[in-house]
Amino acid sequence: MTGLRARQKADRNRRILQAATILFREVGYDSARIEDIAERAEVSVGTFYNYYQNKGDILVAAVSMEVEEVLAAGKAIVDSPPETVGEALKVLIGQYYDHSLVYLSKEMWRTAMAISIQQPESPFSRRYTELDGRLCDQVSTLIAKLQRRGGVMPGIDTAATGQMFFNNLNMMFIEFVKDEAMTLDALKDIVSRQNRPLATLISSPKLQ
Amino acid sequence: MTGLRARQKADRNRRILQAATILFREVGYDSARIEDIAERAEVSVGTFYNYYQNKGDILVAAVSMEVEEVLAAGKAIVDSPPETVGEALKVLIGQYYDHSLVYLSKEMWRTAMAISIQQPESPFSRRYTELDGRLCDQVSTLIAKLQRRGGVMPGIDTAATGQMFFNNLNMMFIEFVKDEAMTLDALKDIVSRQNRPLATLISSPKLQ
DNA sequence: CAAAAAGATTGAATGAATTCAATTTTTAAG
DNA sequence: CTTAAAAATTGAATTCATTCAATCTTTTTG
Repeated sequence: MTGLRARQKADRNRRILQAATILFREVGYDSARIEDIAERAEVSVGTFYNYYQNKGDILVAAVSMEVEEVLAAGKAIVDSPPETVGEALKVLIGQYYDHSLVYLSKEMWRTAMAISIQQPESPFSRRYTELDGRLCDQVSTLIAKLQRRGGVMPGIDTAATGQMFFNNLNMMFIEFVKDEAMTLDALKDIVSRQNRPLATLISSPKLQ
Repeated sequence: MTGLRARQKADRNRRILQAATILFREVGYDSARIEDIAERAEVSVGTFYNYYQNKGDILVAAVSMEVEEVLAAGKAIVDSPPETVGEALKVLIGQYYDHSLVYLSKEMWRTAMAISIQQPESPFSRRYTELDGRLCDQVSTLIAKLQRRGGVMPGIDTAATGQMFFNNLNMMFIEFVKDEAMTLDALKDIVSRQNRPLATLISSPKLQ
């Protein structure tokens, strides 16, 4: 049975993370103050820094939790993918994109992505980068699985093509969150078109 | 002949931008203070804000100048590209990457890229994003030119494939500047491998 | 040429992230 | 059960980006 201190620590962490996530969503990252987060979590400002390296770190922590959910949802698709490369990518990427704005705003995404680039060594930036890598692996795994099923030509470097698909969808997601006016449907259309040449060319002829 | 005020304005701008660029390179973005930049440029702190929206804006301005040079260098390659897709991409992308660290550190790059994502509406973030678009166009133009010369199969969507190549090289550049240990050669090797499937598949058979 | 208008400069004040020394609380040891 | 050690909390102080009202300089107008 864990001690009192460990239970209190876990509870404070949960309260701080939840208070921050709610406040970031309500008023935006820039307007949310550490003092406000601390007050809502019923801790002192100094305590906040005992749990998170800085303000950006906690945003990236919140976003990382979201990415874990995206990964879980993606795994179900990779386990039972549609037959064709184009359709499989469309479903997986659609799932990634649909899930992204359920709990987080565009502003939260772009700030978290910016912080993970600017402060790559902070604790949750490392976590976020690791999750990004796992998302990338998931796309490569999808292509590899389709290749084993005969949907992708033998000899195709599935890691390389998976990385191409993933880097493109990630780059386009960055463009999406930078542009408040861009819709999810517009994003999906653009990415669908971008993916088509490679998706078509790596597909086995018999399945086209 | 421009007035005294216009000449003074241009001169101050140049001094401020140069002071900032030198200081960012010498001590790093975080350690460089607005007060220090202003002092070196022989202006007041308030004057700094008359020229740049904020601290991040001037870093992105400095980096944008660098991207303009990268574009100019790339144009020469697009005007007279190597014959094969793989070789042409290798030369163009190599030029982009080689040029990037001549005047700017990895820290400057990742901070500028982060700021352009986090504050997409600030003046020089808009400029930077526009230049990014032109770099992307340059890669698509290269593929289109090779297609006209018979090096790329007809019917291939050169805009889509150009965007795929560009988004991948950009995403991998972000990974590169996030990792202080990664070398330029390692980066080029990774990107070369990632590009190979698509580069090979879009190539006309006669030129392989 | 003088006065008014426009543009720009200035640097102290403001605000908020972050730090840190003092204090409190919990856990471990005797 | 008491004391020492370890861990954590606290909130005022510090730091620096940014703002803004006062002032200065240049340009325009009469």
